[in-house]
Amino acid sequence: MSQQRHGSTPGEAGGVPAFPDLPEATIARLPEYLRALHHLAETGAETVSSEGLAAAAGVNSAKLRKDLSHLGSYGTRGVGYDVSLLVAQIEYILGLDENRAVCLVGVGNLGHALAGYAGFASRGFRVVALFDTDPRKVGEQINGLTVRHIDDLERIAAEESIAIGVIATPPGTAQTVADALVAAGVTSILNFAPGVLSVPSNVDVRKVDLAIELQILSFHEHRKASLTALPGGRSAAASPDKLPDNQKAVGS
Amino acid sequence: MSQQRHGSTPGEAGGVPAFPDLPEATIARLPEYLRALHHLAETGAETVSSEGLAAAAGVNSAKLRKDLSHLGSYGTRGVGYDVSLLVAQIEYILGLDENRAVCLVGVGNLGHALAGYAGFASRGFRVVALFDTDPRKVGEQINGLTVRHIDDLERIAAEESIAIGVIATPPGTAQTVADALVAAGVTSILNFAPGVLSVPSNVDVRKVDLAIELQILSFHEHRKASLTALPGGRSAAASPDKLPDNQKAVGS
DNA sequence: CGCGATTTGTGCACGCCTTCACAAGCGCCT
DNA sequence: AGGCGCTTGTGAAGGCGTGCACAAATCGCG
Ligand SMILES: NC(=O)c1ccc[n+]([C@@H]2O[C@H](COP(=O)([O-])OP(=O)(O)OC[C@H]3O[C@@H](n4cnc5c(N)ncnc54)[C@H](O)[C@@H]3O)[C@@H](O)[C@H]2O)c1
Ligand SMILES: NC(=O)c1ccc[n+]([C@@H]2O[C@H](COP(=O)([O-])OP(=O)(O)OC[C@H]3O[C@@H](n4cnc5c(N)ncnc54)[C@H](O)[C@@H]3O)[C@@H](O)[C@H]2O)c1
Repeated sequence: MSQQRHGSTPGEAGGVPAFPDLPEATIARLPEYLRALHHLAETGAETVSSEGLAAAAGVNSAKLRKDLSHLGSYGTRGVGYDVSLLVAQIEYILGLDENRAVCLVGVGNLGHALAGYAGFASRGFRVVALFDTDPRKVGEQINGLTVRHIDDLERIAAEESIAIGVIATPPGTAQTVADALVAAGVTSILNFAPGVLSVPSNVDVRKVDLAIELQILSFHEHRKASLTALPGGRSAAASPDKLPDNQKAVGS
Repeated sequence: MSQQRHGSTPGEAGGVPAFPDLPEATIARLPEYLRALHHLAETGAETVSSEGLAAAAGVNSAKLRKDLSHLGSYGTRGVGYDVSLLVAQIEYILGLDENRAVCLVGVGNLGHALAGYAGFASRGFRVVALFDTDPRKVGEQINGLTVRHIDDLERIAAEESIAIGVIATPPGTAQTVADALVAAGVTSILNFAPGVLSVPSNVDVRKVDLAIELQILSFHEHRKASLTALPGGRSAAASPDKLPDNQKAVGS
C-alpha cells in the first residue's frame, strides 16, 4: 500500500531486531497467531509446530512459516516454535507491550457495548476515555469511566497520550469526530460508522462495517443459490476447497 | 456490452445477465459502491463519473471502472454511470433484492446493540429471530422481537428460511453455536467471537474481531514511532501516498 | 558418533489484483 | 454534419501474496 520504505537503515546493529517492514497481509494475520498462541500457552504447551499453530489459527502452514520468517523468528528445526518466545516477539512487533491508550467517541447503542468489552484490556489496550455530545450521556458512569463531553477531547488526549480513537457515532458526524480526533493528536482511528473518512496521510484508518460483511455473505448466498439452480452446476460436492473461504486478512 | 465469461454453463441464454464470477476483491468493494451510490441518489444526482463515484467510495477510479466492467455494467462514455440503474445492478448481484432473513445468537452486551441496529433493515436484511440460552434473557422483548431459546433454532430457521446467522456469544461457545446454525440449515455466518470456526465447505464464514483491528493499528503506531525515532528516517513528508491506506477488502 | 526422523526456512512459480495508459464511444456545440 | 472534449472499458505490465517442494538444521536414539 503506502508507507514503509525505510528499506534498509543499514546503520542498525544486528543485535536488536530493528524494525522489519512486514507485508500488510502478514501483519493482518499476526493477531490471529497471537490469539492462538495464548490459547496454546493456557493448555501448557511449550512448543508448537508450524502445522499445529497454523491449524489453530486457521491458515496454511507454509503461509504461517513464511509470515514468521519475515519477522526473523526463532523456531527450531525438528522441534517447532517456543510458544512464550513467539508470543513475546509478536507482542513486541505489534507494539502491544506499550498498553496503548484508546478513547471511544459515541456512547450510544454500540458504543455502550464496546465500552464494557473486556476484550480490550485482555488484548493489550486500555480504554481511558469515553466521549459524547448528548448532555444526557455526559457524566454517566460506564464500567468505571465517566462519559466526557467531546470538547474535552483535546485536553484529555494530551494528558493520557491517546494515540488510538474509536468512532461509534452516527455516520453523519463521523467525519467531524475524525477531524477532532486528528486535531487532538490521534494517529489511528477505528471507524464503525459507514462511510469514507478523509484524514491526513499520517493517520491510519480502519473500518468495520457490519452491513458490508452481511452483503458479502449475501452475495455468496446468491451465488450458491444460482449454482444449485443451474442444470450444469455440480452440487455441493463440486467445491474443491481446503479452507472455508474467508476474508483474506484484511485487510482485510 | 459483450460480457460473458461466467466460465462454464454454456447453455445459458444471452438475455438475462446470468451469474458472473467476480473476483473476491471486487465483491468486497461492491457494498461500498452501493452505499456511495445511495448517498448520491439522495442528493439528486442522476449520473456519476467513475472519478466521482471512486472518490465517494474511497478508491482509485481505474479500480472502480474495472470492478464495474466485471459485472457488465452499463456506463455511457462521455457521461458516466446511471445512478439508479447501477444501484439496481449491484443490489441484484449482491442478492439484496431478496431481503434475506438473519438471525442473531447471543443477546448479551454486543448482541443487544446489534439487535437494535437500524442499519440491518436499511441495507437489505431482516432480523427475524434472536436466540440465547440464558433463561433471564429468553422471553425478553428487544426491538419488537422476542428472545427465543436456542433449542428453537432449528424449527424457526426452517419456518423463516434463515440463511444467515450472526454469532455474538462468548468465544467458548461459538463453535457449538456454529454447529447448531449449520444443523439448522444456515449457510452463511458472521462471527463476532474471537477464534476460528470450523464449518462444512459449503458454509461461508466471515469474522469481525475488534481486537485484531486495534492490534493492526497498534502495529502501525509502533512503526510510525520507530520511524520518527530513526535518524535516517525521513519525517512525515516522506509519505508519497494518495489514499489513506486502509484494509483492502476483504478481507476483509 | 552417526543416522534417521522431524520440522523449519525459503527459492520459485503461478495467479490475483492493482494501476497505467489509451483507443473507442458518446454527447454537445458550432 | 463535423469536430471536440469527456468518460468508459480494457490490454498490458508490474507487484504482491500464496503454496509447493525441498534443502538445511536440529534432536533423539541406538
Ligand atoms: N448498533 C449497532 O449494532 C451498530 C452496528 C454496526 C454499525 N453501527 C454504526 O455505529 C454507529 C453508532 O451506532 P449506534 O447504534 O450506537 O448509534 P446511537 O445513535 O445509539 O449512538 C450514537 C451516539 O453518538 C453520540 N454522538 C452523536 N454525535 C456525536 C458527536 N459529534 N460527538 C460525540 N458523540 C456523538 C450520540 O449522542 C449517541 O450517544 C453508527 O454509525 C452505526 O451506523 C452500529
Ligand atoms: N461487547 C463488545 O463490544 C464486543 C466487541 C467485540 C467482540 N465481542 C465478542 O462478542 C461476543 C459477545 O460479547 P458480549 O460482550 O456481548 O458478551 P456477553 O457475555 O455480554 O453476551 C454473551 C451472550 O451470549 C449468550 N450465550 C452464551 N452461550 C450461548 C449459547 N450456547 N447459545 C446462545 N447464547 C449463548 C449469553 O447468555 C449472553 O447473553 C464475545 O465473543 C466477545 O468476545 C464483543
